[in-house]
Amino acid sequence: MSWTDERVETLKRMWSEGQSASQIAKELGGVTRNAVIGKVHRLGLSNRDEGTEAEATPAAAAPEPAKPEGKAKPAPKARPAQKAEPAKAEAKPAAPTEPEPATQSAEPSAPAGFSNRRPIVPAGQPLPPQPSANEISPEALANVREVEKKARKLTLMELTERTCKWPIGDPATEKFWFCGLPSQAGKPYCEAHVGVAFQPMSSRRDRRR
DNA sequence: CCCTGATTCGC
DNA sequence: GCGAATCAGG
Repeated sequence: MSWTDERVETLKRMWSEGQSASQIAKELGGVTRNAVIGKVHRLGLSNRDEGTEAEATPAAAAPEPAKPEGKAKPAPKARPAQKAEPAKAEAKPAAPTEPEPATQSAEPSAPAGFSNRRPIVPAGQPLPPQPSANEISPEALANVREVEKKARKLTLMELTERTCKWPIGDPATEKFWFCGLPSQAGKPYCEAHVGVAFQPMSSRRDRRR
């Protein structure tokens, strides 16, 4: 494989999007992450800083559902689909009336735009949380929204023990995928999603509404 | 162990 | 220019 204009373009785009060299290599195919890194350096764009490094922006916290981003991405690559987690979905009946929270420790909360009320959730075993996003700190929420733009948008079959299993979108529609960013240290989610999934009781104390 | 990018250096 | 091997880290 050689570095055609098109491939270089993809490289540049993904690199500036913050994708890792290995992810870019997989996308391109026919090259290793070393090749990608080497090329990145030769292109002199090792400095992955963009013009817009948005950080703490206390404003804007509108839970906008993850946008699919209408882009015609030519991806004729066939995904090998790695080992899939066995998934036996046992319909977990949602209490018709009111759920009885018998928990006193940290509880998982749900991503914005995650509609439940129906056991049609794919099959991720332990996954899907519930609650509402209004209990998540604005910071964490903003962070998550940012991260979800970079989501690898994996399908259930593509998840591994080391990919973030945070669901994004509505399972009832095609606009549904899993974050897929690298999860670390045995957790089921990436850092950002761990942040909103596991909250200390303290921060869950009644929030005004 | 999984992963990341950075560098070197024979090709 | 290219990228495998290696290094240095998380």
